[in-house]
Parts: sequence; structure tokens; C-alpha cells
Amino acid sequence: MSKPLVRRVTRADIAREAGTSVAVVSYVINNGPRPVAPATRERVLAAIKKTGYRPNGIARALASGTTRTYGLVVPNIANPFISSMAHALQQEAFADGRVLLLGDAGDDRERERELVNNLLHRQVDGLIYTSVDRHPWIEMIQASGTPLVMLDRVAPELQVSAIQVNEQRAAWQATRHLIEHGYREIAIICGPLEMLNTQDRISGWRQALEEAGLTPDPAWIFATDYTRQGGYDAAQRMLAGALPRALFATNEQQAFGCLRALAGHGLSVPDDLALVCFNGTVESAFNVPSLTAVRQPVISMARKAIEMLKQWDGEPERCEFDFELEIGESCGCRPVAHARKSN
Amino acid sequence: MSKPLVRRVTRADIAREAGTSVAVVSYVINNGPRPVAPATRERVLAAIKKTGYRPNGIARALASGTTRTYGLVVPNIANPFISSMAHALQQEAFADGRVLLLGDAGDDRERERELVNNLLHRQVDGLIYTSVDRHPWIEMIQASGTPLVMLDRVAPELQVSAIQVNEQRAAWQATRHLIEHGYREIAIICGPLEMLNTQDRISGWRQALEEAGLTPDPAWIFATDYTRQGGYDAAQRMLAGALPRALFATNEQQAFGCLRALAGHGLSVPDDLALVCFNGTVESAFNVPSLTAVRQPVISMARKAIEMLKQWDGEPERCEFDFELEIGESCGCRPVAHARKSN
DNA sequence: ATGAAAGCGCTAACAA
DNA sequence: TTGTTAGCGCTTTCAT
Repeated sequence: MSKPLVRRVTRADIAREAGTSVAVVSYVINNGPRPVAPATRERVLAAIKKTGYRPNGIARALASGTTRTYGLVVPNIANPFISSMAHALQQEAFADGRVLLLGDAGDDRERERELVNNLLHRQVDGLIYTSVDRHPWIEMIQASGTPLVMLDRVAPELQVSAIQVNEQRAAWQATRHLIEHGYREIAIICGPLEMLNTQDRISGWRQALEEAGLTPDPAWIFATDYTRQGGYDAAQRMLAGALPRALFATNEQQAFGCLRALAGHGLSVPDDLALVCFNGTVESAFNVPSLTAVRQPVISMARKAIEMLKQWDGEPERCEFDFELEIGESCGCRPVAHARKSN
Repeated sequence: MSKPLVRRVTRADIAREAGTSVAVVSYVINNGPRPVAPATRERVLAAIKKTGYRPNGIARALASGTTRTYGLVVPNIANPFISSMAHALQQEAFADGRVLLLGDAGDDRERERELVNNLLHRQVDGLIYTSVDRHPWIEMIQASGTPLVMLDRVAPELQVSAIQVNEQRAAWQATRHLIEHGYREIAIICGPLEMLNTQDRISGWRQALEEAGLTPDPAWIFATDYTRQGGYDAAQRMLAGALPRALFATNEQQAFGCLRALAGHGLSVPDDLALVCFNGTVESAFNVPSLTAVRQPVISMARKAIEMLKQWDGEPERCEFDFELEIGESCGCRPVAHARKSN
């Protein structure tokens, strides 16, 4: 047992100082469950102020069985869409009187397992979880009895609560939008093929093309990481072949990487290539050109996720949210803000 | 005391199952502090596997006095520079066998206080902290005896450990770079004037100009929020007056907001206006045009921060890191990747 | 090598 | 209204 440099003030010190019992000190701190005489309360409060006492949250958690903490595990906090979601969740958790213990898996499956494990050990009151890949550690969590909400595409047969937008439909609509512009050669830059959400997004793209009587050419599927560099690399591959007229990038970072590659080849968006992307954030709106992007209702989703943890009864609940296609300049709907004065 | 839906397996269950005492179970789990006979160890491990037992981290923390947790409080996790720092810190903390409890203040001073408070209550083993403003809650933390490292500009007279780059010098160098390009009318878009780091950055800008025999025109200081919208607004104000030839934006998001505003006026970077910014991330590198930016050595700083918490002895230590000026296209050093094919 | 037992600081049931 | 005390699940000392 490591001795702290300075012994901390405990509840017993306050009781002694205020000339009362430890129970009364608790009652004052917690505003219950028993009433306390005003005079006594004053003495206790005075003692607390005098000593600078702060209740030990750990001991409290042990005795009460609640940590007033939720856990959040994300694949990579450096992804702006994810950090905006984390931000919203934190706000909502806070409104619920708890803090979020945020774990960043750094796109590593093993790290993710460690984090989930760690949070479970810490007896969080609930866990919100987006997995790095399609093999989420759900069983481990369920075995612990901890309330769980997946913020992810999860195999339908799993008995687990989950919140998501219908990504297949969102991808369909994004592609559909490009088709309505009259573009017929529409490529897709997507994530790793084994991921469920990649598959959903490809499937939406494919369906939109087929419904329009177009043939989804497998050569126009460019799988890569969900990163800027990934988008850049995929675009380079694309540029080595026949150029499509339009492109659906399945996340915002890929879209930015792609834009960079296109610029390197002297191609402009949307004139040479129209672009729509998935999971846009404020970054899409401020980019030049601004990106037409599928937007998820991050705040509502965060609210619902916390709500589900709060109301937890062990029954799995799936909740689907509507998305929105935010129109920018990259698809050709609007004139692009000119980056050059004349010529 | 809230009853869990399923009673959790405890160490006593394991002891019973393995036909031994609770102490031995601890010895097995912790690999000490006492040796355990191989046969006994096997029985214990078998019982653990059979029951799916996991030690209660809360109880462990209470008994051992260490939570194996560090706290991190940041002003806004949606800022890419900050999230990259958080990411690096998480990696380092993990390597140290701990998790980071990440609190996002959402740019709110009161929220920040609550978070700091909360983390202290949770008896974190150390706190890393960047404040929303110039009034960090340092006293509160020091009163608790919790190891603290500020990742921030802190008033020199405060007895507190801190890590930072010399922002004044970095701003000087960024401005100096613009001057070396031959630009003489150099404006600055900065953060709120009352913030210390804003003052440092302005001061570096001012010094570089003066050393070059130029006059820092107060009308060319555009104070705003450290956000994209802030940068956009500031640029709009700037565009309403006489246009400078170059601009120093004091963070990356402001730079992006500014680029958007410039594009709206048909101005190009660096041809019409050269640009350098502060705290660039991978986003700067991939932007079109790529941004010349001051880069902080995020990973080394994270490592040092964790190191300082680990080695904590109560003695305040200040540590200054070197920065780097990453050359991109926005300052005019390099030809810009063409965003248009011809004309 | 193992077991018994005293905490860690708190909550809350029970008694007064 | 207040005090007493049995846990919460674990670590670790001290006996054995």
C-alpha cells in the first residue's frame, strides 16, 4: 500500500472536528438519506471548509456500487467525426451527472480489448463502444453484466443494444445524388472490405447504380484505410486508370486525402470529378470546395445513447437515426468559391 | 446500495472454489507479494477461468491507494491538435500500464472546474491539464496533493510543473519566415487577447516585425476564437479593410476558416496572401494548398508528461520543447498543387 | 506456503 | 435527529 505524501482528510476527521458521527457527515454530504439538524449541518460544513475535505470517490464507489462513470471506447479519437461524437457524449453524460472515461484504441484491436477490459474492471455504470473492426468484444462485456450500447453496425443476430444510422441507405442516397446530377461513371473509395460498415456503404452505392440502370464496375471500388493517407493512396490508384466522373468517399478524411491527390494531378472538384462523402463534420463545411456530405445527427444520437444506458433493463434495443445529406460545392450543386482571383 | 442484476463473482468465491484462502487468490492474481505453490496456483487459475472472475478495480484502488489512472483535462477535444495530443498521451499512459481518463471542458470554464474536481475525487494518480483560459484551477489540484503537469503556458511565478514549446519564439520564427519571403505587410489572426498564449504569439509576431524594421500595425491584429468560424469571421473583417500581403494565423482551425473566407473573395494563397499557421496537424499537410505551420513535437511532449507524473516528487519542473516550422505551399516556398487543370 | 484479519473510506441499515 | 456498525472487495501484514 503506497503511502500518500500527505495524509488525506477523511470523513472521520470531519466527524471529530464537527463533534458528530461519520453517518451524519455522510447525510450532510449526500443530502440524505436521513435529515440533519440545521445547526449540526452548519458545523459539518464548517469543518469541511476548514479542512478542505473532499470525499474519496473510490470508497464511495465501492460502498455504493456505482461509479457515476460511463466508459466510451472509440477506434481513433483523432478522427473528427468520432471526436465530435465523443464531445457530444461527454456533454450528455455530464448532464446525467457522470463523466465519460474515454478510451482511444488507436485502431488497434488488442488495445481495444485492453481498454474494454480495463473499463469493466473499473465498474463503469455503462459502456458505449465503437469497434475498430467487425469483431467487437461484446461477449466479454455482456458476461460482466455492464450496460452496453454499441455505436456501430453490429451483426443483426447479436442480442445487443445499438444505435446507428442506416448506412446502406445513406450511401444509397449519396450515390443517388450524384446520379441525379447526370453522372454515370461513379467510383467509390471505401474502407477495409472486411468491415461491416464498408460493406453497407458499398452495398448502398451498388444499389443506387443498379436502380439507375448503371453497372457497378468492381474496378471502381477502391478499398483503403479510413484516413487521409488512405484516401490519397486510393485516389492515386484511381488516377492511374480511367477517370470516373464522380466519386463517393466513405469518410471525410478519405475525401480530403483524395482532394489532395486530385489537386496534384491538376484536377478540380467538381468540374473534373464530383465528390460526395460520408460522415461530414464542420471541416467539410469550411473546406474549399465545401463538401457535400452525409451528416449523422450526432447530438441526438449521443442523447439517446446515454438515455439507453440510464434506462438499462437488459433488453437489447436497436435504434436507427435519420441522416442528412448536406449539400456543399463538391457535387456540383453550387458554384465553387473561386480560389483564384482571375485567369 | 444498488443491487446489480447479477451478483458478481468475488474473490471469496474463487477462494472457496479453489479450496484456499482469499489471500492466496490475491497472491496469484498479483504475482505476489508472497509465493504460491504451483499446485495451488493452478487450482486458483482454474477457478478463475471457470467462473469468469475479474477483480474489482474499485476495491483494488481503495485498498492499494492507486487507481492506475491518469486524468487529462482539455479545453476541446474537437480541436485536431488537442486530439492528436490526447492520442499520444493515451499511448504513453498505456505503456505505463494506466489509462487516461479524458475530460473535455467544451471551452467552458465551469465545466472545466467540475471535471478537475471530479478527477481529483476519483483519486487519479496524476493530472495533465490544459486550461480553457488563463485562470487554471491549479490551487485546487495542488491542495489535493495530486501530481500535476500543465500542458500550457503558465504564469512563471506559479510553482507548478509545465511542458510547452516556447510559443513566443515559435511565433517569431513563423513571422520571420514570412518576412524572409519579402512580405512586409503581415497581419495576425489570433485568439482572445486575454489569453497568455495569444499574448505570446502576438509578442513573437511583433518582435519579428520590429527586428526587420517594420511597424506592427495594431489594425492588423485580428482577435477571435480559436475556431474555424473564428478564423472565418476575422478574415472577413480583414477583407473589409486594406489587404496585407501575408498572414500569421495562430492556430490551424483559424487558418482553415480564413482560407474559406479568402476563397469567397476570389483570393488565392499564397499568390494574393501568404499564410503561416500555428499548431499544424496532418490536416495542414493534406490541405490544398498545404499549410506552412509550426509543429509541436506531440509525441515527445506526451512521453515527457507521463514521465513527469511517474517521477513525481513534488518539485515543480518546467520543460521547454523545440518546435519545427513545417514548410508547405501556403507561404510561397513551393509551387501550389494546381486545383484547376488549365486556364 | 498458507490463512486470519486489519484496514482502505465510504454508504446505509439498524438502533437509540 | 443522531450514533453504531456491518458491509463493499481488495491488499498486505502478521501469524502459523
